[in-house]
Amino acid sequence: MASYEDFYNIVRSIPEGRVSSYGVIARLAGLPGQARQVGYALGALPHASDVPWHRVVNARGEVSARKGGSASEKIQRLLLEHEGLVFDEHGRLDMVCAAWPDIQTRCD
DNA sequence: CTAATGACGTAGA
DNA sequence: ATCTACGCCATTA
Repeated sequence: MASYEDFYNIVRSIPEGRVSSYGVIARLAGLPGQARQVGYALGALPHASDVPWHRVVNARGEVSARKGGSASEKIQRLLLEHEGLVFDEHGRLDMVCAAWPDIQTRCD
């Protein structure tokens, strides 16, 4: 039976400067279609966790909006930009090159 | 026990 | 490309 730890371990394997999506994490954890649980799991992370939760965005390549407009959204974007990622004018990332695992090589 | 909710995704219009 | 509707299911009310 899968647990939050499974999600956390996968997220921990995302390289710096790369991102993945909730749906992908769920699939890698063997629970396709349960993307919401991934977000739920990340939201339950303690503040001092070693899990790079900020490297998980939605399938559109944007930082998902929290319910109460939490400050973690801004934090997430700042952390990602700090890792070299660039958001376009729509607040989205280039998922073809930034997504992990690699979908397509040739982003150079 | 049932109903609503949500860091999501996909299909169809 | 954007928008809506629906499926998903653990957690909460």
